[in-house]
Amino acid sequence: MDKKLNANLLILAWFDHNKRILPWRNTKDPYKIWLSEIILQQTRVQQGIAYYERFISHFPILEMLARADENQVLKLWQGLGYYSRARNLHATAKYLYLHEDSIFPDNSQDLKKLKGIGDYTASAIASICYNEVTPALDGNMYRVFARYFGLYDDISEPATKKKFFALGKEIIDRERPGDFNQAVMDLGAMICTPQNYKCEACPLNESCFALQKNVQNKLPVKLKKITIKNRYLHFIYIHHQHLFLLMQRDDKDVWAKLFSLPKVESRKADDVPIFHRDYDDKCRFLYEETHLLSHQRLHIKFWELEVNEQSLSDLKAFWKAEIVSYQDLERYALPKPIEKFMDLRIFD
DNA sequence: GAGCCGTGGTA
DNA sequence: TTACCAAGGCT
Repeated sequence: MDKKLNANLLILAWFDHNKRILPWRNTKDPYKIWLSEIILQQTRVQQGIAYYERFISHFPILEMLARADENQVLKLWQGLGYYSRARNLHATAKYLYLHEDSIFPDNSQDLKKLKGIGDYTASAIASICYNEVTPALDGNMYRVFARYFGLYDDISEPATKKKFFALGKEIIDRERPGDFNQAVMDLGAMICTPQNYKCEACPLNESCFALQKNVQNKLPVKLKKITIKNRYLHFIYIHHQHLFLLMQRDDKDVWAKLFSLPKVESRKADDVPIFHRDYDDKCRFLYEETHLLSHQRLHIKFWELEVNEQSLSDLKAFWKAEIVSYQDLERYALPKPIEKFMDLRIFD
């Protein structure tokens, strides 16, 4: 039997008996499928489930998400990372509500025009909700195909994406494209994992190139390495009793539009930060930590400055910040290091 | 199109 | 400790 047709049948048969039970698995509601796919971009299922439940609970239908405040959406997204996903999610909800009568496009080509929906997500939604025969090419599909067929193409190359997509189009089940896409993802997440792959339990283990040659750990090939840049950030907790300054971050840096403490950045690790020359001798160093992003290593120092009411007001104007109390934080999305810092502050 | 955008799990 | 990378997309 043709190896590609064989793979299709084996993967689907395996899926029918081994698929994961997930909150978005028993619906074809494009709103719910869309939400789940955005949440799961570059995110593990285990981490995404709680966020999915929370969003559905707050916004059962698209209209409610569309009418929400962006800061509320960001707050619900807090801790999940890649916050542009939340901003695009909200923008797309508003667009569909205001201009498309809350109706999603029913094909991948038009879905791709929406903010936050790229090739993968468009195919996932279209195949699951509308039975469009289009492969959802994600990290799992790259890995399963590369290993099963013995493809050594560098998956960070755009040309490889075209090749794998074309291959996926040949293999995908014509009758059950959505199930096929999800089957490959389950296989990649449960069996054909990057490490500790469980080939003995794999439905493809009688004809897998990587298993036969014992090169599972060589595939897929990914050559590009990301470079990590060091940054030295100083955050200052400027407060009068339990009132303190908080400010929204701009959209040209990490954690865009999230809320944070007044910040100064320095060139080197041991540079003394200059927050405000009238107050710098009163700033007290609290602690430091290293926070890792996908592409930056942030060396963060936290400082404290206790001031009177008038100074707090002056410094609020200086930083263009807001004066808030701890209870107000339920309305503001915070980056993880700031969230941790505020959790420590409450025990003052 | 290469670089950027988070957090957490794992080895 | 470091590196990889997870249901990618945007600029």
